[in-house]
Amino acid sequence: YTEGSHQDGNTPQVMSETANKTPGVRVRFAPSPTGYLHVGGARTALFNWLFARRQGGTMVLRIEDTDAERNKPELVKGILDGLQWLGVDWDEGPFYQSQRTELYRAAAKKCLSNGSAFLCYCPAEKYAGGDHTEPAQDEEPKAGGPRRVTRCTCRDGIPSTPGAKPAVRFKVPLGGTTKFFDAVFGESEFSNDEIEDFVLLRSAKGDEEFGQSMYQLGVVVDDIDMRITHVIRGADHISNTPKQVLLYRALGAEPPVFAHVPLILGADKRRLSKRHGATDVNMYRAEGFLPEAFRNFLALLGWSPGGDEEFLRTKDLLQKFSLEGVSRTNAVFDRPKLEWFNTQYLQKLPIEELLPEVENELKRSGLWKPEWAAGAAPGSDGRDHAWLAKTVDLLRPRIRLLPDFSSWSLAFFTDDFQRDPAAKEKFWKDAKVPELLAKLADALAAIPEWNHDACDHVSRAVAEAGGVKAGLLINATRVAIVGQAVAPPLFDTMVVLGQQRVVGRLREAVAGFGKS
RNA sequence: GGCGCUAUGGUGCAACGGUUAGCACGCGGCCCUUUCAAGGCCGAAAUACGGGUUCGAUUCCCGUUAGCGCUACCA
Repeated sequence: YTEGSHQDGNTPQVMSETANKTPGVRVRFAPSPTGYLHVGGARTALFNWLFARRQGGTMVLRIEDTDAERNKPELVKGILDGLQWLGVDWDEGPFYQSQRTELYRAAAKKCLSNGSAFLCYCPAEKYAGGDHTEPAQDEEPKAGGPRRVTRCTCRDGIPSTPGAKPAVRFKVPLGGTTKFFDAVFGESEFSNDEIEDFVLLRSAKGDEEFGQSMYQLGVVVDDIDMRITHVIRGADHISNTPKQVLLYRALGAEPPVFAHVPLILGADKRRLSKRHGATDVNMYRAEGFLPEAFRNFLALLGWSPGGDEEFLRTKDLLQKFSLEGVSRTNAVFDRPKLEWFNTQYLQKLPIEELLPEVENELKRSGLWKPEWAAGAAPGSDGRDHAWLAKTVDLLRPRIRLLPDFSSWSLAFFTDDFQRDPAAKEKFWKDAKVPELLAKLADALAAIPEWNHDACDHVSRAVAEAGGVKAGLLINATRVAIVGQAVAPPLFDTMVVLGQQRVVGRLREAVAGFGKS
């Protein structure tokens, strides 16, 4: 078979018999490019991925783009990017349903020939929308009670609108039930009389015999062709499942195990939508969330390992994930908790894992300097090979999102920063401050060995000599050297900034006192 | 409307017949302290309602209510 979109549209993508050597679990994620990758889809993708990787199975990616009207091919890239950011990879695909049309038509014809489907000439409106609790006008009510769904005469071989282009509909059995097993919800049974004769193939628009496949057909044909063993998808598909089971039977295939996962809702308990703020996974990336934190948060929406642990790194998720832990109740997307997870990862990640993320952020904002990669302090002799690590380590308990490294921490990465007027107002209002800072600058300049304790002793000595509390000088100094009232502990900050810069910034601040 | 699913603090989850109903986010307070975080401690806060079954129900069954889903020639 061929992967990707780089093939001619005439050859359907068909799985070859030898495509996959891994027996066992095969799952798939099948987004539709009618929008971006939303958090619900991302969560479904994550569960599939976790399940596949946990079981040593295969993950297939399939793009369900059978609706030419709504489909926006340019959105596929964003979806793929989102998955990649999330760390969800796949072994086969992406396959595009729009390139597999012949496969669906062949399946529909098979249903037609074995009597499980029929040609329907009715106008779409007859079936669409509204209330179907009454029997269709042109048919007799059944003896056992009113029909629940529309059943037209076409299904009995009597075209309702002769001459119209027909669609292919599935001929749902009259009476009886359809059962299936769901790994999350258990056994389910639906009455066939509640299932409408759903469309398999749209009617032709041009001079072809039939139009494009509909969702139900495409899903089943592909899941059979791709030998999917576990269908893990949103609970909004529960009601579609009996239709699909009927299709599996009609095509002579055994249905897979289904696992429907609860939906993700907004704070108002309504289905998550744009109104609720960001629902596009790529927006979280853009905001500066760490992918692993996002993944951890997402995994816990509708799933739990059973105990109380919550900080679960990807390796932990991989080790603990199981369908048994999936909940049956819809979950509200709680942004504050997501932010908490992010701060947890920012703090707990081994520094070497965080550094690349910070580097990307600093490059994005244009603050990055190549010499930091080696760990050298700016303007130093290069002996301090852990400068960036030390700085990031100092900063990280106070960071909420990656871009904070560029904005809130600006003074740590460049000399081009402004001193916050409000901070000056707050900590420089004591008249002794200029003189104290000047003395401190001189005292610091004289330190032979620049380290935390030396800075501490010198600063406290200057405060004492000046007759003020150490805190007053410390706070004033903080504003002088990093420009803001809020920053990491002063002496650690001094160490990281380096003697030359600290003294320079102090003198610069003193010089600027007269001016505004 | 019909059919289906669900129901533990505001939120995410535990407890899968017997617990003072647990953890986390958020919220309030205290401690720490050099600003702000982080961290530690404490606190307020829940089994939707009504019937059963049982020695005993958050847990099992039924009903009610509520929410969500499906009910398209969308996926």
